[in-house]
Amino acid sequence: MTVIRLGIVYLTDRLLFNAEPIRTDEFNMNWQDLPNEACSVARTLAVLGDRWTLLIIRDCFNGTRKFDEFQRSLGISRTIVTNRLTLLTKEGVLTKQAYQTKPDRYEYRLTEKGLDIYPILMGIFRWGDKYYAEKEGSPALFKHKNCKRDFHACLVCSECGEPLHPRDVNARHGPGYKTKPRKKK
Amino acid sequence: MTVIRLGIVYLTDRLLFNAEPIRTDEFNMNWQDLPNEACSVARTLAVLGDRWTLLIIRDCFNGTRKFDEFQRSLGISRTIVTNRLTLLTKEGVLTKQAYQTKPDRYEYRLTEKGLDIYPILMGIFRWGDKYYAEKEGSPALFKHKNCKRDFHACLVCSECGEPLHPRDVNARHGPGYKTKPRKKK
DNA sequence: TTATTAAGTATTGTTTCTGTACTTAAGTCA
DNA sequence: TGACTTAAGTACAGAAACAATACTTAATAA
Repeated sequence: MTVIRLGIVYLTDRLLFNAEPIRTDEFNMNWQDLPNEACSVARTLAVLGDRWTLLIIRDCFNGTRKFDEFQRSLGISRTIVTNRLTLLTKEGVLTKQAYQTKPDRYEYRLTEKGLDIYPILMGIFRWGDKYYAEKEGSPALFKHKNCKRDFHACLVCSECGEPLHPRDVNARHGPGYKTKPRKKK
Repeated sequence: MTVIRLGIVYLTDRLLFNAEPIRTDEFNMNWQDLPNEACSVARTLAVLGDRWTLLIIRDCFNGTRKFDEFQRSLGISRTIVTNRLTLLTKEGVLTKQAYQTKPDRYEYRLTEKGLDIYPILMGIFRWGDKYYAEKEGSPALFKHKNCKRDFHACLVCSECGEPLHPRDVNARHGPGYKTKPRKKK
């Protein structure tokens, strides 16, 4: 059974704390191989695509910074909070900074890379709002400081500014495209 | 130990096939309580927020329709493919339609609700592209049929059309806001 | 002296995910 | 006729991740 160490990233739990080579000699894939996929969606989901990470990031945008605040806000296991904050820090989405000493206490803040997750989060909010809101209406409203109006997120073409519909888009391979490093049986 | 049946949804694996009341008498939360959160992000992630669902939906946008195509494309366990397709069909994101009989064969297609996931997916693609692309460039390029140019996804204010930055947004509770149904210890 | 706060670590049990094999029903090849 | 292939799953054992609870450490407050 050959064992090959793949590309870049060791991501969470098992791999986060005990980085081991990934076996590549079987056909099936598990999600820890995702960063090796030649797809930006797959690579992003390798970092953000679990049940809690995006909720932690949502809390960050709401001003949450401390370990216990995250744990209380989400009500999840402290182990998961530790793992996710560690991973997001490693990935450069959050920074961990001491805000006091004796005893040392740390806070977690979004980096620029973290702030760039905003469109994803607003897209998720918009979809949930449209399909899962209470009949009373949205649980949250957003006002744009610039135009002083309530808005919702809107996806447009960066070139012509028109709203984007999936039917109006042609996708093709780009320069970074590689055929999938598919494992042989 | 009191047991209370909560709100709406039974989502995956255990709850998908064997819907049981959710215990609400403990402090900690697990992700199956997410649909009861008064947050559109949490509710969306209860459906889409696992390691594989958004990749299945990505494949749908690429034209994948059949069970075996999903399984081969992602290289994941057939069990997961079954569970995710079943869940997405239940949630109205996909439809399951027979494309032949004797023997019966089905295909899965995006509904309108499914097509509305496009902004989320493009947001995810954009972020991965910015931070995890090969040095050669993006693995995929998108052309807007309307303006005939390569573009990337851009998030703007629905009211004034300006690009949105997190610092320019004020959030507040909306009419559907409820205090969290926090469990008591 | 005891309790509290913050930021974790440790441990155990439950749930989910992974890998492999099997099933069913029809069509195709030799 | 029998073996092989395709499509769409199901079954089940073992591995990984998650959940619940308790514990640790260092300082302050009552």
